[in-house]
Amino acid sequence: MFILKEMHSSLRNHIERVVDLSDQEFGYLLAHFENADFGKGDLIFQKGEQVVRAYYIVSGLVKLIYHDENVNEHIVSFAMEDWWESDFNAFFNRSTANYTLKCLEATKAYYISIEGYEKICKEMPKIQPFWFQKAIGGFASSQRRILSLLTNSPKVRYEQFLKDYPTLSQRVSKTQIAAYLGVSRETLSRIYS
Amino acid sequence: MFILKEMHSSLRNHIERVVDLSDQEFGYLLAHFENADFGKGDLIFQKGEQVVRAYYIVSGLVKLIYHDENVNEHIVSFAMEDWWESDFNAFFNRSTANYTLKCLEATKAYYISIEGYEKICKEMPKIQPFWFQKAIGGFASSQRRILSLLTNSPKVRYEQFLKDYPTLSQRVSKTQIAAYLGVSRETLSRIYS
DNA sequence: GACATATTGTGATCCAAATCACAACCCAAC
DNA sequence: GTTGGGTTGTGATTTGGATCACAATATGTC
Repeated sequence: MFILKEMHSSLRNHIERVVDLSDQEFGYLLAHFENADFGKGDLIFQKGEQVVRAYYIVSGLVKLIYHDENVNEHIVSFAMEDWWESDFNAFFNRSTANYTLKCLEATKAYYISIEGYEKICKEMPKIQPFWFQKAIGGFASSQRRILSLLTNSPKVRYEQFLKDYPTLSQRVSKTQIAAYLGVSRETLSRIYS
Repeated sequence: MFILKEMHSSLRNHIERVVDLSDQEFGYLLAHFENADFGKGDLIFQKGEQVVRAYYIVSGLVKLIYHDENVNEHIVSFAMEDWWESDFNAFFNRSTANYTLKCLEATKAYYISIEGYEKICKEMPKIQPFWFQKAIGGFASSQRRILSLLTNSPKVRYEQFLKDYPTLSQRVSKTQIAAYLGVSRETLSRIYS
């Protein structure tokens, strides 16, 4: 089990990869976070709900999913240790979720409210580049995924996935990976057998 | 033709959709931009080059493209009036381009250097939410495009494209639209005939 | 105007991936 | 243990879209 001190240092290291923080500064930031515990299968938020929190995953694994009109499930993204997750568009624009966030494993996370986010940005502007970096990183990796969908065969996409996310690929079922790659479960199975 | 005054008000209106500016503040910002003129077919930058500028399109139309190993061209994005374009990942991380930026029409643009960007962020922090909004918007629309690729048939993707970008779809060739949607030119043609 | 170059439509063929269908698991819960 | 849900492999069949091929228009451009 994770003790609070370990959770703190996880978040602190994460932020300090972009901006340096004094103990005092980190303490100030931390005061704006709360932590939450979810069980496997829990829904953190659902499509249509107001998205008021952004989550930093300390341990565990979640998926952000979209259901089309035929109720097929498509995976927008996975998030595990040291990743942020939310419906960021809804979060930053204070609107309702287009997606659903669901736990694939029991998950511990920090979260911040949109008010908390705005407060720390105002009171401690040096944090802003951190969020900006995250946004740019997310944008760039989405563009890479678009290109992968446009250019690569399912086989190549799968190999790239294994290479890019070696740990993740051990922890999620093939069915989930198929939903992420945009292939049917069956073709994915045939790719490597 | 565009006179400078019109170009100014275009950029100013664009920024003021996110943050309000006094005449003085806008003047300060403007001093960090330069403008450039490109002809149809010009390459603004190419894969492998250092990306030192981000462009705000005042008039015209450009495409950001990726060439796979078989030299097939895939379209990362289009950009026309009132849009920003660059290889943003390369720009903000001061690295080299993964993509090539090419003009589909004669294009007038403002551009800012990465140094200019960092200077105005430091000297005028109130501009930061503007960039952040752009980044979030780009991220969200990439996620939507990923989902469209995962869930929709070429026909639906095309209809969505016409609906989302009515002006753009009049100005780009079907071949280009096909490369953006990830379908062959021929199937796209058959979709609506 | 005339020549060269892109852009589109359309037919014919082929193939990769979806879909349907079922059996063999692996575990987690009672 | 056993019951039941989720996960995988694999076969048979179908199909949507790619690919190849060529003709008909545009669109320049000298």
